[in-house]
Amino acid sequence: MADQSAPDENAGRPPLSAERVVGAAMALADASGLKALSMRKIGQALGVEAMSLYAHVANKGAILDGMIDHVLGTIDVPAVDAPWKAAMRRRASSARDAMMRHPWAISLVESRTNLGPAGMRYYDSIIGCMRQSGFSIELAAHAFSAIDSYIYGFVLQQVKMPFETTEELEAIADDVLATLPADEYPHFTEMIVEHVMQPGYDYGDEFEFGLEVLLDGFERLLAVD
Amino acid sequence: MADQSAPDENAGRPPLSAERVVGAAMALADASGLKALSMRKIGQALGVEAMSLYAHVANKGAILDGMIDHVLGTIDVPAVDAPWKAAMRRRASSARDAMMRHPWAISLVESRTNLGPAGMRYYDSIIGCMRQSGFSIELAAHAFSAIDSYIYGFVLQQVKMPFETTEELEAIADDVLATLPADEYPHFTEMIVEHVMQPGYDYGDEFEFGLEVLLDGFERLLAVD
DNA sequence: AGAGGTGTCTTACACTGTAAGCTTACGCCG
DNA sequence: CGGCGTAAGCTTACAGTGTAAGACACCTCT
Repeated sequence: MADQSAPDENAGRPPLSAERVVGAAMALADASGLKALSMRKIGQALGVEAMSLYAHVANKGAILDGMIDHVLGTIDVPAVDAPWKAAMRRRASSARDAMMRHPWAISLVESRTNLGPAGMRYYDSIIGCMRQSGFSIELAAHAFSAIDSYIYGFVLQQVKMPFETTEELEAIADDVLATLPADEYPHFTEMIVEHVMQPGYDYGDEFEFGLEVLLDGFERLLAVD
Repeated sequence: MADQSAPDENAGRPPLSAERVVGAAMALADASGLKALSMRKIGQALGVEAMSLYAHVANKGAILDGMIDHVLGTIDVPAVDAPWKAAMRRRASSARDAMMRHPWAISLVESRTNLGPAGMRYYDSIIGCMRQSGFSIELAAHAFSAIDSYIYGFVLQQVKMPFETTEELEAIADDVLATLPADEYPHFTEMIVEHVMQPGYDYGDEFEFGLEVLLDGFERLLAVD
C-alpha cells in the first residue's frame, strides 16, 4: 500500500518545486484551457497527488499568479534610454505575442490582482522609458493607461474570436450569416461580407493600426508639452 | 414532503421565466461576485430548487449569455445619422458606465463568445453611424476595433483596481509602498507617490483622455481619406 | 373523466479546492 | 549506531459545483 512512495519511485523524478508546479500548470492550460486546470490534474502531470502540491505553493491562486507573472516575464521590456516610440511599439507587440501564445493569460490578467516581480519590472521599465524621453508624469500616466488598455482589450477580443485559420473563419462567417437576420443588422452584415470575408483578412493586422493612432497622438501631445 | 409545492406557495410567487432567472443571477453577481454564482443560489433567490431553472434556461452558460446581453442592452446606442465623433464619445462612456455598474460584466465579455440580440444591435449601430459619417468599410473596421479594444481594456484595468474611494486608495498605496523595494522599481514608485497619491486623483478620469486621442486620430484619418 | 404537457421536486454522479492527519525518507546529534 | 526532528509525500474527508434521470403534482384540452 505504501509501495508507491518507495525510494526508487521518488528518485526517478526530479524534485517538486514551485517553478515546476507552475510550469506543469501552464502546459496543462495551454493544452486544455484554464477551466480544465485542477489541482488533481496538475499533480497527475507531475506524477504526484494533488495535496502534495501544497507543500510548494500556498494554494491554487498562487499557481495562477505564478502563471501570469511568467507570461509577463517573457515580454520584451524597453531599455530606459531607448527612443520611446519605437520602444512602445515593440513592447506592445511583444506583450500581445506573449499573451496570444497563452490564450488563458488575459483571463488571469483580469481575475488576479497581485502583481509579481516580472509584472513590476515590466511596468517600471515602461514608465521609465517614457519619463526619460521627456514625458511629464501626467502625460506618462495618460499614455501608459491608454496603451495598456488598448493592448489588453485587443488581446481580449482576439482571443475570443473562435477561429485560427482563414478556412475556419470562412466556415464560421458563413454560419453566422446564415443565422443572422441581415435586414435587422445591415451594417454588421455588410462588414462581415465586404470586409471580414475578403481574402487575406486577418483580425490580428488591426493591432498595429490602432496602436499607431495612439502613438502618433501621444507624439503630438509630447511636442506640445 | 411534497407540501412545499402546495398551490398557495407556488401562487405566492410570480412564475419563473428566463428573464427572471437572469435578473436574479445579475442581482446575485452584483452582490457577491461571479464566482459565488451557482445554480443552487440562483434558485434559492427565486424560492425554487436549482433544477427547476433548467425548465427555463438551457444551462448555466445561457444565463451568463443573458447577463451580458442585458448589460450591453443598457448601453446608449447612437442613431445612425448622428455626428460620429460625439456619438462615439457617448457610446464609449455609456459602455464603460454599463460595465462598471456590473463588475462581472467584463469577465463575461471575455469568457462568453455568443453575441445576443442587444450586443448585435450595439455593434450594428456603431458601424452604421460611422459608415453614415463617411468612413470607408476599412476605416470603420479600424476605428471599431481600436475604440472597442480601448473600452474593454480600460474597464478591465479599472475593475481590477481594488479600491473604490480615495481613502481606500491611499490606504492601499501606502501598503504597496511599504512592501515595494523602491530602488528596484523607481519609476513605478515615483508614479505612485507623485501622481496616484496626489489629492483628487481618480483613475477613471484617464478614460476620456485616451479616448480623445483615438477619436482625434481617426478624425484626421477620415479627413485624409 | 382521461390524457398529455408543463413545472417543480428529489436523488444521484462525477468533479472541484483544500483542511486534517498519517507515513515515509533523510540529515543531524549524542 | 540509535533516535529524533523535519520535510514531503500520501489518504481521507467535507462542502460545494453543474446537471442527467426520474417522480410527482397541477393545468388544460378533448
